[in-house]
Amino acid sequence: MERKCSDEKRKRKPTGAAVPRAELTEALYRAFFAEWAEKGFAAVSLERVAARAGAGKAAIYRRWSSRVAFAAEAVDALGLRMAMIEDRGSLEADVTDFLFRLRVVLRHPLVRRILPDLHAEAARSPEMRTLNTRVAQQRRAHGSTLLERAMARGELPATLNTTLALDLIPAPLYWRMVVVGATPSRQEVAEMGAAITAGLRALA
Amino acid sequence: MERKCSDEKRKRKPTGAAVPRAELTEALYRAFFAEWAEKGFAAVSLERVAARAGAGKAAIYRRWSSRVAFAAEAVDALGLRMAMIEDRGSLEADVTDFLFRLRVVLRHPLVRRILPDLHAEAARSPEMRTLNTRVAQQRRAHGSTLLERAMARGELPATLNTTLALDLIPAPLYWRMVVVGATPSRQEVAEMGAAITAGLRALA
DNA sequence: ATTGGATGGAACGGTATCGTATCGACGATG
DNA sequence: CATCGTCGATACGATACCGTTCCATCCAAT
Repeated sequence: MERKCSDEKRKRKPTGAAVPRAELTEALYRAFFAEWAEKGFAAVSLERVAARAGAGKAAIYRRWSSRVAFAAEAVDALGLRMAMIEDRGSLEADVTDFLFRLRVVLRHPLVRRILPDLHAEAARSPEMRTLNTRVAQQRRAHGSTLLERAMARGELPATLNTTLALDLIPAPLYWRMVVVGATPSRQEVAEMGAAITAGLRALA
Repeated sequence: MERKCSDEKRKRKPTGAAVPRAELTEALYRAFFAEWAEKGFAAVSLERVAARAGAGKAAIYRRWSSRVAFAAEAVDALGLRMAMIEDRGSLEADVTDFLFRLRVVLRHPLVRRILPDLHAEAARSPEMRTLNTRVAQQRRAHGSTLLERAMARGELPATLNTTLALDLIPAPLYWRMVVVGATPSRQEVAEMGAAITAGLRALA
């Protein structure tokens, strides 16, 4: 969300001014995601993105140096910020609550198309790889607090393999929704939460 | 693996003959996967595929009508046939064995890049969607026999929610390897198998 | 009021891929 | 041995993007 070259220029020449319109930057982000979801990352045309945002191609090249730079800023501008989870009192309740929130995110058609594309692209280019790990770290944070609370409660031992535990929590729902392509009922999500909780306890 | 138009033509004119070379078809499949993994599905150029296979573009257009048709036949020619799993005597042993086999498949760099791309593309076009579900069904078969054996042993109740169970088994390893992008040690896979087994038992 | 910088829009030459058509060569069938 | 379809190769016109450049315009800070 920070502009690039323009800031430096303004520091050097604080006289006359004209700042990149933030709303346009935002519109470009949205158009980029829409194109990404529609055609796939590799097939995103910056010309179409600009047209979709009602802008000229120049507006893009003025802000970012490459497609990857564009994608990077777009992704962490979106942030994917799920609200932090409140304490539900028990590990199973916390896990189930987390799954419900993840279900909301994965129901979004843009997310369902962009996330797997991001993973595939992460295996191709190093830049997308770092971008993917940044998104992953944001995710891990939520799971971590969840586990720490359980350990504080004594529901899980402090010797827990947290890496493995963090895989266990979101994976089944992601598999169901992204890989299989189906949205489970709320009842099924609850059952899933119970099973995952049992798996976590067995990890000790 | 069956040719398309040529068969019909041969039925009409059974005189002189010349059959599409099967080895070339195979080479085209391989080249297609290589390009797919390298550039992403949307960016696959049939020209490069042909060149990579040491063939002319005509050889492709002679066999398939569209890129999707090509992809479809390529995928189920590959088959992704993991050998069926032998009975290891217990549910946990069976699950762990399954995970080890899945780990072998997911270690393959081509698979790691193509699978998520396939899922993303499945959310975009109906043709790729049916292709994805076909691959999924092949997968489900293995998991199903695994569960049935456990139910026969009495380790799992017959009332088990198999759909949920089939999500639970491969998901954590897939998440770790494809989404996170890391390969777990054999020790970790074993722990994962134990946790999943506990989760399955809790699904009753 | 002037000035500087960003804006939308349009054009540029260059490259890549598309899908089709055509060629001579090869080889298996009959 | 004659035939006929596939083979690799090449050329074709048509699109689509690329990344850059120039323009007239508009806005905000001097």
